[in-house]
Amino acid sequence: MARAAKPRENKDKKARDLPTGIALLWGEQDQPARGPKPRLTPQRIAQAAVTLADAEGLETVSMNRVAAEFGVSAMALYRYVPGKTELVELMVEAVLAEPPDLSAAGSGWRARLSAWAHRQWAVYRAHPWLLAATAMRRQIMGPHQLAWMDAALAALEPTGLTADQRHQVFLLIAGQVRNLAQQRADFNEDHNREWGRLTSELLNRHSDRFPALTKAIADGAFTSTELDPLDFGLDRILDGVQVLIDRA
Amino acid sequence: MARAAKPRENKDKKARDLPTGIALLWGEQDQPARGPKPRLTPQRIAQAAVTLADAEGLETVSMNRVAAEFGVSAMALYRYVPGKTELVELMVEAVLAEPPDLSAAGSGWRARLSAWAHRQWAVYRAHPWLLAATAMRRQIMGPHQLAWMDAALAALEPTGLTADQRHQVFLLIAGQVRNLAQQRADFNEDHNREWGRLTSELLNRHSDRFPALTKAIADGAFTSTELDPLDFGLDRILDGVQVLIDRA
DNA sequence: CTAAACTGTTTATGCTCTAAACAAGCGCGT
DNA sequence: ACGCGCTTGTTTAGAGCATAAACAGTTTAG
Repeated sequence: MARAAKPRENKDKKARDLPTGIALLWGEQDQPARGPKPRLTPQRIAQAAVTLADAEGLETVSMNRVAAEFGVSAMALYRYVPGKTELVELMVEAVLAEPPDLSAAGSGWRARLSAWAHRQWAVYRAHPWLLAATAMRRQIMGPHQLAWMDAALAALEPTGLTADQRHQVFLLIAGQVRNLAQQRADFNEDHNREWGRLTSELLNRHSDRFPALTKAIADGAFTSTELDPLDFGLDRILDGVQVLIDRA
Repeated sequence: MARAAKPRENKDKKARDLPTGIALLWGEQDQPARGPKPRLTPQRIAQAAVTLADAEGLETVSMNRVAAEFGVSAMALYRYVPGKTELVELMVEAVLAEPPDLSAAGSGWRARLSAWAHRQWAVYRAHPWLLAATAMRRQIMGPHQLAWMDAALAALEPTGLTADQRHQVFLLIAGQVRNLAQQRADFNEDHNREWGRLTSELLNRHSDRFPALTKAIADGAFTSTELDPLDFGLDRILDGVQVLIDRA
């Protein structure tokens, strides 16, 4: 019952603090006049956390560790950030920076969406922890996230699709990039090799249970580097969208 | 330095235990003869954890909490499961159960893949924590996971696509289901409404910064229930795959 | 019947986030 | 000019987490 009470209180707290988090994200914080000059800002904290996550992974980003980066105690950070959730949200915002300018990518909706996906993919590659960071429940979106979304939706406007369809297509493209990041997240070279070795050993012993998989592997489905995963998926999806547009 | 040493040791340990985890997943455990009869099995533990996660979310699945379900101490579980990572892996396996029989779904590759996606989606809906569980680095795949994969690949065999292409299409479909789960994970009714309210308020104040987004929302992109998200994305992808097949 | 193997418990370590109480810095209003 | 009070940063503390290590108790093989 104490167990039940604690989370409830926590959730309520979080709901109350949501505007605080938004104010942070949108930079609508009014600075105080009375006290000592603050040594930090939410942005500087987020930036340090980003650098740390880039170098050593998101799991090493703890309040303690980030605070140590500034030579202050962990609790000092709570003067600038309501909690870790919000800090991560700020990290995401920091990394998304300004939205891409897609006008240079050509004039067609397809070229622009493709460019959008490639830029987003570049962000994921530069900051692999972004996947885990956005996987936590993320209720609010910062201006940079919305700007990215806006850029993609803008590219879709000349297609003649309905607003609903444009939205769904956006989700589809964003999802494709995200999935690629997901697939790549776990895969470093050594580890991948080890996984392949174990899996193929298991498959040898159970090949009758997984005929299609066994066949696909025998034909080199997992080792080939012919297809670029991002473009392959993207091309399928965009082809599918093209079909939808033509049909209307 | 102590900090650096600990994780290293941890990683090595995990690498050594990987075969243990595999043995667990594949049920290749030989039971002991000498000691007292074990009161639990890895499967029963995983099942209890699944029930718990279904009811109260993955975050409440702690060794302590699961152990309490059996009236034993937390450490008792470690006699059956190497660690929490492996427990989660077992939970995933448990929930994936037997692979779907797609032969009832019709004979075409498209109908079968669609059926596959819908069944997988049903699993995600029944066990929302599955998303978070498979988001952690998941190096090994259990027989049930491979069976699902095999079913999808089998559906793709009559298409005449290369093994590499079949693999990529599989990833595309699986990703689409996963993304949908991701989108839905955070969204409960109240929460969604609150998010919409705040976002539209922000957009009102910054509508010039996000013209395409503002327009899309005005046209009801986020409130309409016309399109079924799963089928919309699926149809686009499958249309795109059809184009690829036709071209070959 | 003894010894080995196995199960489950207790104890302890180190990590996490964050609440609460406190000391010290700084400027506004009087 | 000066003190009140807001603000910052620290220390202390608590609740939870995974899990290592040492130990007690149970069962069966030799």
